[in-house]
Amino acid sequence: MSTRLDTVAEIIDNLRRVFQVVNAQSKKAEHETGLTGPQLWAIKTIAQEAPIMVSEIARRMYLHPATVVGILDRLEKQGLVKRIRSTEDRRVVRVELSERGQALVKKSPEVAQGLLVAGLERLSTNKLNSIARALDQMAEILGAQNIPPQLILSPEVNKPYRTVAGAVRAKSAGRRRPTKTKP
Amino acid sequence: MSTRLDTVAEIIDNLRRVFQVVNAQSKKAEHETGLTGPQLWAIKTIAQEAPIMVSEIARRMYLHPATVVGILDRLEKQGLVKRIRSTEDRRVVRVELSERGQALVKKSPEVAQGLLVAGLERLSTNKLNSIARALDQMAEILGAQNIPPQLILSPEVNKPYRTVAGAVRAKSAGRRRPTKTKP
DNA sequence: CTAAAATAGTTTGCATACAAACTTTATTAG
DNA sequence: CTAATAAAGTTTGTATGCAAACTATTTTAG
Repeated sequence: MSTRLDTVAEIIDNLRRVFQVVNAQSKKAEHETGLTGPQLWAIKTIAQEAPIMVSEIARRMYLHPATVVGILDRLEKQGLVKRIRSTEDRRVVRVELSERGQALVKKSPEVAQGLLVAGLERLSTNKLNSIARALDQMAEILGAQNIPPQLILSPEVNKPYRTVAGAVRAKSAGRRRPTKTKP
Repeated sequence: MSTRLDTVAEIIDNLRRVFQVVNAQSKKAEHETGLTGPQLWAIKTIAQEAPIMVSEIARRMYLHPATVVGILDRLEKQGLVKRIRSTEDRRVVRVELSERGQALVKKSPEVAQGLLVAGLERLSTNKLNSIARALDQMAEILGAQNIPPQLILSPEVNKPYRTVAGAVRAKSAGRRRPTKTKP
């Protein structure tokens, strides 16, 4: 029948492979710096925008705030970041790097994408562009279909703790995780 | 400097977005069937090849055996799969679906990729092909550089518990996880 | 044939990741 | 101004995911 379907399957397959490898590579490579991929990514995000709100970190990393809290806990325990409760709006917590954190961010390699980045940089401009266009398109597909584009790209997100996926939900309206123990 | 670097950054960025969305979508969509993405994927893998060894499931899902054990534990607790210790080679465990599992697999939707697949199928053949080529290339970059291609594509994998990432290691030779606190 | 090595699966410990519920603080409605 | 909402962050519970260590079984080497 349709080679088109096969092509789609191939794309999904390769996407999975890329997922796996980047993931594993990230896990490994960053472990060598003493930090995990997400931790390093968080550190870099903070370095760029400090002092930065927790929710802003979550937004920039496309993560749930609860996840960011965990990552910050561990970074703080290692003395790499500081949390500062805002006096203006006491709900807000501003995060910044400690000196150790700053030092670390300076000497931390480009990690995470390492392999892929290096490989991509080796390609011809033409191939590079076509890959960029392809991924653009995939992002667009995922963003334009069921998901409000802002959910991924723009600042006014993360309001109801619904995450990117929350939007996809909509049609399901099913109760999730009915609470194990106590009220 | 080079717009090339920007292009690479854009690719990485979009890749992350795709990761996130597919991940989230998978998490949600499959939750609607009562099972998580990995669980559903495992069930389908088992359905295709039952009775199947645990290590074979791991290989097909590109996961670590330990991860598969966890998934199987939960599926078994729900009465969807059965584990049968082989009498020939008593190290081996063969996994198959229970009747409930088989029933479930029949009515479970094509899940997991849903959104992306649907979006891709809507594209012109040309665009589809160029996306396929792009991902091919990325997979190749990741596979051809530091990783033996078989590690991802061929059957004779997963022998030493090295996983996809293990191969990347090789050149690093560093101790991993030296038990918590370190210099 | 027995000691050593290899395999299959599991267990343990930790780091993500998210949803739901909760706390504290600010905003808004009436 | 007070009651109701909303917002920011956190806590709790569960599910992935991996590495290292471990158990039980084969295989292999000497």
